[in-house]
Amino acid sequence: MSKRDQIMTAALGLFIENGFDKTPTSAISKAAGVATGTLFHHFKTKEELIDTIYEEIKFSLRDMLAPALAGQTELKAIFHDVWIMMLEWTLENPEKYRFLHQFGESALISANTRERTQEAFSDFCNLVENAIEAGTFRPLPVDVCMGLMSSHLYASSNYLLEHKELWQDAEFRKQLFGSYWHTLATA
Amino acid sequence: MSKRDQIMTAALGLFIENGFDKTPTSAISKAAGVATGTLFHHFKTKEELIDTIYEEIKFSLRDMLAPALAGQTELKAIFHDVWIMMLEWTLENPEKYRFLHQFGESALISANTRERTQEAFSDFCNLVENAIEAGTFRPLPVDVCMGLMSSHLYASSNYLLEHKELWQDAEFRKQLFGSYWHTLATA
Amino acid sequence: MSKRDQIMTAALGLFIENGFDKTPTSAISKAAGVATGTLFHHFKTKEELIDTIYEEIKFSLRDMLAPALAGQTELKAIFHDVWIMMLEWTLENPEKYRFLHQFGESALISANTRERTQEAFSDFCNLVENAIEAGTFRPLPVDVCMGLMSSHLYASSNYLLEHKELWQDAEFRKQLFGSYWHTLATA
Amino acid sequence: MSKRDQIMTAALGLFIENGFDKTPTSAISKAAGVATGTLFHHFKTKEELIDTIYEEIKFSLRDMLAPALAGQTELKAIFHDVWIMMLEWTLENPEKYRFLHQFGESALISANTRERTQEAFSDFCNLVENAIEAGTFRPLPVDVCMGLMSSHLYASSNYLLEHKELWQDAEFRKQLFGSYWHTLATA
DNA sequence: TATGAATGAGGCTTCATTCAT
DNA sequence: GATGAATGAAGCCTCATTCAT
Repeated sequence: MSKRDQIMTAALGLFIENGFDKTPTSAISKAAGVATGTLFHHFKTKEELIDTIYEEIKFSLRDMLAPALAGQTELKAIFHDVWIMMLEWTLENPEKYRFLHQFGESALISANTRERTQEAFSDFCNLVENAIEAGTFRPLPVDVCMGLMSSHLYASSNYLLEHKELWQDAEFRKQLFGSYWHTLATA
Repeated sequence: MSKRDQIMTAALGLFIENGFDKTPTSAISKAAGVATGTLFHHFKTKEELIDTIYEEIKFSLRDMLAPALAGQTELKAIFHDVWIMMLEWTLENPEKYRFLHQFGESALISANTRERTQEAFSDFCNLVENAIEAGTFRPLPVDVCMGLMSSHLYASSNYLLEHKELWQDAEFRKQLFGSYWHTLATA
Repeated sequence: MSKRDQIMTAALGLFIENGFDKTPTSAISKAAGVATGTLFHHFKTKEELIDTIYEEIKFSLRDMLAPALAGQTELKAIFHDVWIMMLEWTLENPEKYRFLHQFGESALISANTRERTQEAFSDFCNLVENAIEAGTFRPLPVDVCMGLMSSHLYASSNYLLEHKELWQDAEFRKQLFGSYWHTLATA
Repeated sequence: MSKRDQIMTAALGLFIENGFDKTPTSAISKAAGVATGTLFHHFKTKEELIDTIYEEIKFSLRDMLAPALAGQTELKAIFHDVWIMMLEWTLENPEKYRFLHQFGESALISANTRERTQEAFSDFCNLVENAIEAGTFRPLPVDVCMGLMSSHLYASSNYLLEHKELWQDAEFRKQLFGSYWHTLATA
């Protein structure tokens, strides 16, 4: 792993554990096993560091979901697949998930970066738009739907991370997806 | 308004705008129109200040909801009332809402305070528990249900704060409550 | 002496001895016998500190010269008086003199401050202007004359500070003033 | 131009614009179009770099003046020639001139280098010494005379660099040299 | 000779908190 | 209770310099 990656990994862990402002850059370099200056050789500022972490996670998420969005035709099947992938990704990358949860809406991520990464999810957004027009989803603004879906995922993820065994429980999964789907679906 | 209240009001505004760590106590005193030392007469530390603000907001929320929880008998009616009250409170107290949203889950609120304020919502929690047992709500753990409800409210609030006029739209409200209700309801 | 003055005095000494950039603020506070923070309580930045020192010296110089400029009528007498006062001030305030010499033209003094202090010497500038128009001084631009006079004073001061005893030598003083005067005078 | 020369040229420009301490070696390498390490192949330290620049300028000045000092016999003619050469050199090499002005007396130039370059002007110094003994110049210490002459040149140069067109004005030149000459001459 | 990633000491400044008035 | 000057620990970042390639 390159020193740059060591820094990003260490920072990710410390940020979610202590928060951005409570994590000195000195602690990051130390945890990464590099010198103070090295951090600033790779990232101009502490803000650029967190921005870069955010960007990388968002893009890796997008890349993971891409096949599911492209492959299927039946709407509910797509949503089910995406839903599964998201929650499994959370269970496998709890730190990255927590990072998005904690910093995704904070002012620490620059507007610029946020915009650039938002585009990455336009495919999914279009899907929702179509579902609304087709009458499959409730007649609500797309933004509301997107918000409701992601907040549902957040709540589910939070719970699952503390009860990982439940993910093996087929009935639990069925009920949880049912809740997810009926939050928006008309039938 | 007492100096103590001036400080709390100023702090609330600055905290949600800049974040806790990016808000110097000096800025709070200045915005409140008091001297640096005065803040520390009323609150031993900066943490005690944010804790106190949190507590006050939480309790005011509880007091507001109490009559609705006590009065009615029909479940869906209670949930509708509570849902309405919560969103109207958000629209009338956007700063307080944002404060809860930003700091409610952060490590800045002491475990102690969080516990004490949690109890305040045990009535509502019991209601949900009964709904599950009665089969009105999906057979999911109570904690999951509570999480899904509050995250639904968060998403709705966020959207409404940027589109206040929609609250007057009866159809929108109906659809949004429908979404809220069917997130958990079995029918 | 107030802590503020202690800081200014200590800074003056260190700045001329080591230069601005080679003088850590920590060294200033230490020499002044105050805490690090105290320096920044009185001066927002290190630059504001040097600016303030510059301003104070310039204004004290102006105040010292004011009577000489106001009192006399005969031109050469005024110039002689001012010349004497300047050199005696230098001998009595060698640190302040060196400060002006070293930082007067440096980029460390803000344009703003430089302007504000320049006005302080407009009286003397007018005197020179009149002398040129009257034919007492060579027909050169005022700015050139001012520059030549002050550079003459600088050279003289530098030498005198290393040979203080010569100031008591009447013949030396006569010759040096002669040089000063004939740099600009036509006769 | 060799990389070594590129570095020296870039450094000269940046030093006079921003000052020595405000010019990172990284900025120099960048402006010179070379890598960080390259600078330190040619100059052991940043100080050695500025020292070398100083030395080169001083020696080029000496070489330029040498013929004028050697050729003539009449004193005033020599001084006039030297005076002309100095100011024309300034007009043609404003950056080098500013460099000498800014760093010539600063502590950045090592005592060693300063001594070595001083010797270069001993010829001129002797000339002044003779003029004093001959009664052509005022009976002042040689050092004072040297100081007055060079400060006169500084003041003149500073002005000329901002009013280059005046150098074509014969009357202006006559008056300015008159001032220069009568600063020291007895008649 | 040339490169540029890596180093780590050190500088400026911020800020929660104290305390004498 | 109220004030605000004073404190000093700690944070972010800069930068001259080294060294493996």
